[in-house]
Amino acid sequence: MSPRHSAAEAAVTRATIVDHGVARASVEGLEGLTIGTLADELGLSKAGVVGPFGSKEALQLAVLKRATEIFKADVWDPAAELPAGRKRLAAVAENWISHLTRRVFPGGCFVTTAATEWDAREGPLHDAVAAAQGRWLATLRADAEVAVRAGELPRATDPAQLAFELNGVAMSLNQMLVLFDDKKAPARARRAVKRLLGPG
Amino acid sequence: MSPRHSAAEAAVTRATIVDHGVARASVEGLEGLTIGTLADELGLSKAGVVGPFGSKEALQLAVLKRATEIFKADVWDPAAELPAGRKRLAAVAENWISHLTRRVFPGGCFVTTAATEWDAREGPLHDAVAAAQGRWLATLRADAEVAVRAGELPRATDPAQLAFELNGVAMSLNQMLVLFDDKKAPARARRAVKRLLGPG
DNA sequence: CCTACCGATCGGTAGG
DNA sequence: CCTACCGATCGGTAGG
Repeated sequence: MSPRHSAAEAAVTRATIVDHGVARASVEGLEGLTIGTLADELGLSKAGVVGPFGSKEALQLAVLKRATEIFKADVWDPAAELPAGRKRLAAVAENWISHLTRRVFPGGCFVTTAATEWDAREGPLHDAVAAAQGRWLATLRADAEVAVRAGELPRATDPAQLAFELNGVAMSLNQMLVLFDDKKAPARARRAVKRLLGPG
Repeated sequence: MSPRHSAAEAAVTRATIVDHGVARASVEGLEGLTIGTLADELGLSKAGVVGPFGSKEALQLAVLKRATEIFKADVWDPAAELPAGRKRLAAVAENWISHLTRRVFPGGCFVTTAATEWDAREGPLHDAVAAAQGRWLATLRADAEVAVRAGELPRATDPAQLAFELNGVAMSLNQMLVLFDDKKAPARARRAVKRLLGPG
């Protein structure tokens, strides 16, 4: 704890640590975060970094949670006011492509990096990453269901299949951008989305 | 070096280390490999593990190379005799889906894990991973080009676009299998491939 | 391929 | 939120 400072100051310190952790972890992975490196870069002691969280794992969970909030604010929230259905799904897909193309996280899609890092392990990090990704896929599926029921997509469309394929387009785009810096990749992603959702 | 043993024995030791490293790195990542853990699990000393390679990085590069050989033998080689074109591309896609579904690497697609781990960093590992993934995408594109020229795919098909989308299907499949153990994912992947390549 | 060892860094804690 | 410290482990080496 930090008895020499107010709760508000402590919250700022905590947020600073988390934000810096998000940027680093998107590049180095959540396991690549180290308390000592964060402390050096932020001009804090190691005790000052780990104190507000209690453990490295709790810090990693806080970093993951913040990253999902940033993603939601950038990709979902601008489209949230639209009525559910095909048009909202298309708007979300475009926001998603834009999010990845702008490299909001320096290391690319945060949840993809975290999911690939933790998918085959057990523990709280695995569970938190799986929950975050599962919620996102369910969100996509829900709008796809509405779109199919409303006749905005072919009746034979399987909403889970559509979410599966949209996710694949985003993952491939992310890899082309981060691994190869491929400038043509956003156009390819848009073309793939158009094939899945139709024009407009 | 190991002056007390023959070159053949040394090669076996080296291969044992690499094979074990492949299995571990598919779960923990290439950076998650540690010389001490490998030594314990193989009943070797740390010097015995690192000696044949000279450094951890050289060991990581050897592990990555071995993983790409296993992938090629499992996914590409069984289809290599077929004439280039749409049918071979479909056979390779089916082998790829089978490869991921059988969990040949316990942590899922090795190159995807390595690419996500190293995509935003610099150095020999980044370069080796990018080269491996680039070769694979070029292989897919080459067969797509032949297929388009032969009229086996619509003339408007962009071969690079097709490789981009096939890659996305495989990445999404890999995530569904490893993160969620989703038994429906292989069928979804096959359906997506059929939409991209046509039936048969 | 082993023993014995090196300096550096890891996550974390006691006490203020 | 800091100093000072803990045992464990990191990659790697000398010498046999």
